[in-house]
Amino acid sequence: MLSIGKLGQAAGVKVPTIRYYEQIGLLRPATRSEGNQRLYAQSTLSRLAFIRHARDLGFPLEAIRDLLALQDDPNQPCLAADAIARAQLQAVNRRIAQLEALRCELERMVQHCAHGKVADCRVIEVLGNHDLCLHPDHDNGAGDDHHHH
Amino acid sequence: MLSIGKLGQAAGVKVPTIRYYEQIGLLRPATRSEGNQRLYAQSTLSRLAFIRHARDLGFPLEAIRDLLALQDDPNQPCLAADAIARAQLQAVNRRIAQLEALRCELERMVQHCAHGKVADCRVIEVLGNHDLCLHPDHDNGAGDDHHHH
DNA sequence: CTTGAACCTATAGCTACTAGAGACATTAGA
DNA sequence: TCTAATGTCTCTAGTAGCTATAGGTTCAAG
Repeated sequence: MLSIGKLGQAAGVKVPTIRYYEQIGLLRPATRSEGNQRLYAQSTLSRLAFIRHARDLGFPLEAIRDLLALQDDPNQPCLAADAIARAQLQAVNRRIAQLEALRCELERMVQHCAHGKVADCRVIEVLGNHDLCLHPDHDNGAGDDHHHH
Repeated sequence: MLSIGKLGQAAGVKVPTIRYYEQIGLLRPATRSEGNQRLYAQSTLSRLAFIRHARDLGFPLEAIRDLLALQDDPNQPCLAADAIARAQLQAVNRRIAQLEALRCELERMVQHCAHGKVADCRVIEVLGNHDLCLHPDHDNGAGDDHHHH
């Protein structure tokens, strides 16, 4: 049996994050010691590593919830897992395309900056006048990313 | 003088977002009509369009706050604006690199899926066993992106 | 047995908005 | 001019995925 701290260390997940996962039902409530502290079996470690890995790959928690349910039911066909992974791949591809457009615009901006006064600054100018953009319909897109660390 | 709705339409920003920007001090409090409704001058439209454009390019609001301050003081040297834009460019580049590693891993995952049972699913397997990854140190990285839309 | 680290709960904060409730203002049409 | 529809007002709470803090308890080493 592992304490929450050992579990977190082994899985590369912070302690409050583990408690958070329990709170939102991604991990089942842990058994407790006599003194009310959480105790985990090895099986929880693999489950948590699974979550951690999926998070690293950018899967949202709701998708992970579905993947875990599939994992718990190994006789199901794996179409659903496949679909979730494909959706994530598409989201990543979309995000990359958007960011590449942004990179292009930002590069133009900083390359043309003459390092003079703000009044003549290309950065400020471009931000103020969208028409100066190469692709006037660029857009940072739907925020399908997550935050961590 | 523009109502908040017209202003939002003209700048491509939703009405509650404009009120939010006022609340956090990114826009100065608007003058009010007799009936307490916000009224905006044309100058606010360009300011809001500036914010919108910078947001589309992924600048965080705090960076935009600094850029606006620079814009209001056109005799300053533009080093600071340049630095903000370069930082944003670097953040975008970092993010692209991370996402490309993710894309690679996700593609491998879905390509090797045999579409059988979950028990044999490559997607589930890879998520559960990090060692199957091409670059075992891949990571979705610091969440420096924002959400909108 | 004591000390310090790790643990507990509960709450608030982070980014950048978005959604909703319930009340007031404005405006276009009859 | 009246009315109905739309727009606006404030305030609060919710979104994702944690992170941080406060104030208290338990555990393990010495």
